[in-house]
Amino acid sequence: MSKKYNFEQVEAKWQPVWEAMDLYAAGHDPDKPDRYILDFFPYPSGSGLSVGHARNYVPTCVSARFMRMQGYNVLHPMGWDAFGLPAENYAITHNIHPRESTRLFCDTYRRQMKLLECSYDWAREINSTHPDYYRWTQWFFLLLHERGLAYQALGEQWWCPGCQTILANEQVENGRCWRCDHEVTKKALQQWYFKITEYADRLLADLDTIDWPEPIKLMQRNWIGRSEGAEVVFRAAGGDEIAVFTTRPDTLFGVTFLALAPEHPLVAKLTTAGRQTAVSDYIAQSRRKSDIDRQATNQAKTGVFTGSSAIHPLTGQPVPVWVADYVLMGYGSGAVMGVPGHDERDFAFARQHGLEAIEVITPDGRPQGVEACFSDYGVLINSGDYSGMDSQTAVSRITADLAAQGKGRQHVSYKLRDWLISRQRYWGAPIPIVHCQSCGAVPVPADQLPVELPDIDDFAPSGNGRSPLARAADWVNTPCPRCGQPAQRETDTMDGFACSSWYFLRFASPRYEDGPFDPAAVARWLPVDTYVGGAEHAVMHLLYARFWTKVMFDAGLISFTEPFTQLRNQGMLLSNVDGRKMSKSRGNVVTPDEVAAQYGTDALRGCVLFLGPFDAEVTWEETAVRGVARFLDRFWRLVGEVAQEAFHAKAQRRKESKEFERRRHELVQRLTHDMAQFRFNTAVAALMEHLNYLLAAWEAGEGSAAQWQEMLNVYTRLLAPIAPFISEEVWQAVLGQPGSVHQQSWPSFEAAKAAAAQVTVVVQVNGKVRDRIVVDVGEEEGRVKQTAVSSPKVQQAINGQAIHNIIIIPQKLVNIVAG
RNA sequence: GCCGAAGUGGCGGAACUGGCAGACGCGCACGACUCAAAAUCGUGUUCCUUCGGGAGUGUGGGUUCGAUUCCCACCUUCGGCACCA
Repeated sequence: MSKKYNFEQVEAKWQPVWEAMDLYAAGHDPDKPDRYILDFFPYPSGSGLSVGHARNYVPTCVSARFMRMQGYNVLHPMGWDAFGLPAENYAITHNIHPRESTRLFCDTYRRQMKLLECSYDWAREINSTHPDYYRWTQWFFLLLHERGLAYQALGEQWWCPGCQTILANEQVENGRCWRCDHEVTKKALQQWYFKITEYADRLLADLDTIDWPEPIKLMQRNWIGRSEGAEVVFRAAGGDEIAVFTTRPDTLFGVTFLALAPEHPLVAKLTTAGRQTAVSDYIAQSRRKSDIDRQATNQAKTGVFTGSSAIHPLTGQPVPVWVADYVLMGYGSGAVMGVPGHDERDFAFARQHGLEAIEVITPDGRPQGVEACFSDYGVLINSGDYSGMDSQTAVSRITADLAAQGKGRQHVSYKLRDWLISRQRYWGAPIPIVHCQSCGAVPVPADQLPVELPDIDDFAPSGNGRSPLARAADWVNTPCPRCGQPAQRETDTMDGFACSSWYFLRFASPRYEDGPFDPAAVARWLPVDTYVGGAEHAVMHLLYARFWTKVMFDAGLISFTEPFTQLRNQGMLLSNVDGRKMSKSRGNVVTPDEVAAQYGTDALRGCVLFLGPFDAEVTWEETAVRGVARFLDRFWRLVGEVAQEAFHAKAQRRKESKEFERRRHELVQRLTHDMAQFRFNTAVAALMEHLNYLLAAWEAGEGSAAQWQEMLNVYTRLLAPIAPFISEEVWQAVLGQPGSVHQQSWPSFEAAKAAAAQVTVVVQVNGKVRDRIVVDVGEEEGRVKQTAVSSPKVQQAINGQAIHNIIIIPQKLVNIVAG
């Protein structure tokens, strides 16, 4: 056996052996519990994987290996979320079909993941762009449609008359097209939506049932944005009812104006003849603002008076009705009651336009004046019969009284909007709908799925706001599935997030043909036990997947309501060059290929684990790989020496050691704990620390031959999930053990045997460490105190002062309070 | 602006429920091996010090026998949301 660890040789030796054994195939032993550990499936880009990706995939691989050794059947699959705009843009600029570029990118990703020896069950690989897959994405569209959860509505999008195309929000600068500087307009398009808002309350409530990082749950809660309040009705002169939503009905007597969103349907009706020009000018002006401008919170609060007023439901006084674009049409009812005294925005608006403010809430019921806005709860004044009430009481009283008079009701509003899924793009799953003159939007029957993407040559935008698919006339024109008359296919494709809203189910039975999944396989593996990915999907993928899961549950397809029982976010890996995320365009990418070529796969794996805590953002450091590589070399050398000596039977002279045994139990205990907790950095540190101990113990002649044999056997198994190659080589070639180390059981420990018989106890005087004493674990407290007090160093520190108290923490510390 | 996370040696980071701050690794210094270098091995490495000690986990307070850990205020960095009535 060679002195130096030769990773190239060892990797080349075991890789094909494992592949031939199908080592990572999901287990099917009926006597073992099942475990599903899943990575967010990636969008394969042309850049390939960086070491940053390794930080995502190596920890889950280690965890999967750990679970296998702990006696679980483990499902750990991988696939590709490959529909999307980048592939389409790449196709346009490189003149290559996205199907082809996607294939190439996936090949690269797969090769690199194999290089990292990620223990995926490759037989279950899926690809969201294959008709076999998106057939079922379309099937789910039909399911949602059938259940009234998919609907069409007119939506507004930015439109550049110069370029004849739809623009993304980010492509509109100061109301002009970023390319041709043409003034943009808005174009109303018929778009498909999924009714996620219908699930808002369940999406909110069920967060309490899942083991996810709190920050992610909080982001979802904020995104859903549930607010309890009241709808209050103001009656306009012509009889029209203006409903406003407020969370503060207690401030109702402070209303001095109403404000409608520019898009509010009543604006035109309420605008008087004399105000016509001013109002339409204002609406045109605010339509031109980009969402970004319109949402800037520090800008002036603009608006115009409609000329109309409405009657206050409680005071009967007229209140002027304004149009203001700080009011959003998409939230509440698109109209607000203006309470300048108690709402910051209304305060700013009133000040700008010379509107009055009435003080109706003060901290203690004594008037303070309305020079500033007071938006906290308090005590009501100037509020008729409600004066003197505290805010909380007034909120429910006023709401109830309004309801009794038919002028309002309790109401809950959400920030969450329905999910717009139409994309005017080629590279996506076609929406399975046929538009028929007489039958309307007709779903394609399930047995006619998939609606396959037609082959076209030109993926560039059409210029008429329609998908490039619209140009594939042969494909577009099709008989109506209902009446057989000539009809046209829907030409929009689905948002890529539709594909990722159910893929975790597909892995349970990836080749199943009679449905999106085999119910038995899903019942066995799902929900996902551990789901791992970046925090950037907190309110997109993770919300959509939860939504679809609940829909499937309601449809009786599955028996669980949450798809991911446990979620963990891995931290980002930043470049050491510029401290930013690695990306090809910044030229700061370090590839796993180059690192593995220089230091080996095991060292690379160990390094990304050791660099920092699993969930913390860390900076790449090549020196860290060297540290891990050295550790592996030292392990190799020690094992070599021990094996050689055993061969020469010299080991018989070594002496048995209790401490040696104890530390073995302690190590197994630490590793077991760290692995289960995703604390891989300290797991690696514990192995390093223990190796340092072993090297010293070997030199000192500590540990009998049998103890060393057992120690190396255990240590190699503990190392196996982290460094699969070196541990396999040691296990089989050096230790001569039968079978793969990766099919062995995880070592066990006894907590009692991991505990030391004697411990060092710190002796403090007034909280400062003055001495350390060694005592037996079971030592009686009085004697420990006595030993502590009698220490010369302690006596010196006490310096003759009276002892007031002695605090003793068993096996840890004695603190003598003197003075 | 609002919400959230985090601030520990020269660096990345340890410290389970309040109990030895700095594990482990990097880097650096010195030594061994070598003609020499690399690699490897060994020793040391928070700062200050009059060598007795003293200070120290972003800053300032507080609770406690005892605080990196708990509480209050503030500063900095990062992430999310951004007129949500």
